[in-house]
Amino acid sequence: MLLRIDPASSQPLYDQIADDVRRQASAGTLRAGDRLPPAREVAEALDVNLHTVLKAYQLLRDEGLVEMRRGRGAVVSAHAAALAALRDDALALAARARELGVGVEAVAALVRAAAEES
Amino acid sequence: MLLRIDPASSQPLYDQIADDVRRQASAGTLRAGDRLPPAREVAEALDVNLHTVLKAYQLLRDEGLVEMRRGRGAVVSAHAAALAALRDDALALAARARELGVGVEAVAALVRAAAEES
DNA sequence: TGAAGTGTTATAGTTCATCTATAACAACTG
DNA sequence: CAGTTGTTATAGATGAACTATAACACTTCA
Repeated sequence: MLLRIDPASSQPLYDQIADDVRRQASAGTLRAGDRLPPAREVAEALDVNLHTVLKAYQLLRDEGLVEMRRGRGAVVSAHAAALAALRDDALALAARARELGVGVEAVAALVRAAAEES
Repeated sequence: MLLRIDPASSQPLYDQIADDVRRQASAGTLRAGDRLPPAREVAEALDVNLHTVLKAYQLLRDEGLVEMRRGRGAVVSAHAAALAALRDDALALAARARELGVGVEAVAALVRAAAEES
């Protein structure tokens, strides 16, 4: 499993890692039952601290995307299917936003606002 | 014009202010030609520093939603219509996410990822 | 023309999230 | 039992966010 981060980004590293996992879950690259690589392994591969990776994993656990246990690791839950179900709509919205010249930040903010509104 | 922020939120204050303006533009409450309240006024109303408000305004300027000039203030640009055009799609996506039990953070991240993918 | 209102820039300091480093601990696997 | 993994604890460094104050430049309007 390949994870990428951009150390120069203003987005926190743990958010970038969590985003990457969400992305792969929505794309179907990661499915229920799949195991995330051990945090220590990811930390070394990305040249990042263990805690940074664990914080990302814990975010994903808090939102139900993965289940974690000592000794066993982090396993993708059935919740991944829900993300996959949203993929097409998210892509459509993003494409429409691009046509209209609306930037990433703005459209993400729009969805955040819509989520709180509904 | 009413702006709201949550000082306890982990989201930066300037992001909250910018989000609020984007929200009102997408809802049609703010339209092209409308003027944002003076930054000093907003700062006092929200009990926040002038610079914090200006940073929000400058974010909005960078994405083309408002135009700013000394002495004149910040005026909403024609770009507001683009946000309004996305509103229904954003609401639909948010509603669908809610049905599926997908949290705000996750769906926003999904859209971010989709925007970079397309 | 001058006064008031506005964004812009500059400087400096405080606070807190982020990230790192190290270590020990607890649960699971084989 | 030994190895793997997440969990917890402690401590420190760095930088973004926020504040405070002040001066500056452009616009508007009386």
